[in-house]
Amino acid sequence: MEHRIDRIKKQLHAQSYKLTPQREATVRVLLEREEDHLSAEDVYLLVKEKSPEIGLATVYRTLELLSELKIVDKINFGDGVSRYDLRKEGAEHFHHHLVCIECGSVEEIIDDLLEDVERIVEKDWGFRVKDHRLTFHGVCKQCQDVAVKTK
Amino acid sequence: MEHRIDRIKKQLHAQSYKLTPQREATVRVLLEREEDHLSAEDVYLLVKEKSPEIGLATVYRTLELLSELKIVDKINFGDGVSRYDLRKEGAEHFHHHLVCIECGSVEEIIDDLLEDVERIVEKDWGFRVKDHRLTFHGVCKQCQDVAVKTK
DNA sequence: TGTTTTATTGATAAGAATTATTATATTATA
DNA sequence: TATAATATAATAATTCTTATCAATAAAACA
Repeated sequence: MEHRIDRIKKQLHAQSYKLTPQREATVRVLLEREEDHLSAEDVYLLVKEKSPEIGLATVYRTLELLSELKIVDKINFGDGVSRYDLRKEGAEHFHHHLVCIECGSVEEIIDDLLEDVERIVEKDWGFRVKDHRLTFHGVCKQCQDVAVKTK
Repeated sequence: MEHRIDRIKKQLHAQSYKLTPQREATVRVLLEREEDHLSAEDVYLLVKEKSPEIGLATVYRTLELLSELKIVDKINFGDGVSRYDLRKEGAEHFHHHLVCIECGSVEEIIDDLLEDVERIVEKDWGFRVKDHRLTFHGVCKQCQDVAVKTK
């Protein structure tokens, strides 16, 4: 944890931003809840538990900043709010998501499954790929099992 | 054009919705600007040119309805507005996008490049894929050419 | 056909998410 | 330490979208 905070601190410094206490508190929440996909409001409420004096606008600003520096990815699952997701350490690409249309759960896939596809895009469309985002919508294993049982 | 309107009319009727003049006007705009990725506001302004009496709420309602019936896909490129994109005729899946980070242009890829990837997801994660959305971020051909010239 | 029900619409209010503003506080720098 | 630059909290303002509601149009039915 401390190691990753340090890394992020350096990334900020490299662009002459400071890791203020508020920013650190925000990053800590993101690290602690790495598996989740928190909205700005979610992050705000969690940060507030430990740093009650923080303001919502600061959280928004911090998330925006982290997003610009590619420390977090801003994603949107179509529910009206942006969600913020830490990049895996050293990950060059965004990771993928499996969104269950039954229960709404979101699983992550870290594997880069798109190397072949990217090659095709670069070759056939002349498009130089820098990043990608891939989301599958469908039914997760749990919901499939439930469906079988209740038959 | 008329053929596609007819098809959409049938899809609406199948769910006992009517193709009202307002809905038809909205669909016509979507068909005319099929290559674009219009926001609700964009659609509203374009529909208004030919049917000045239409209300913004009706356009939102129509787009929502078309979205539910999978006639259009509601997409989000992270600029704060939802955009609406007609599905290609008979397309089972969402098509993909190439978003240029230099000029902001959005190209479409109709090919289903993900068959292999979907097989892996179904097999390794037990996730039954119903749909997917894939967006590549990078530099389009035009911007690459410009970059070379201005060197 | 006339009447009743239902669906749809337009105008606008309400809501939610996000951004802008402003005064204050903190930090860095001369 | 004084001064300038950054960052912050509180909150106002904005933007996008949805809900409400009265009016209208269409459909169903007697």
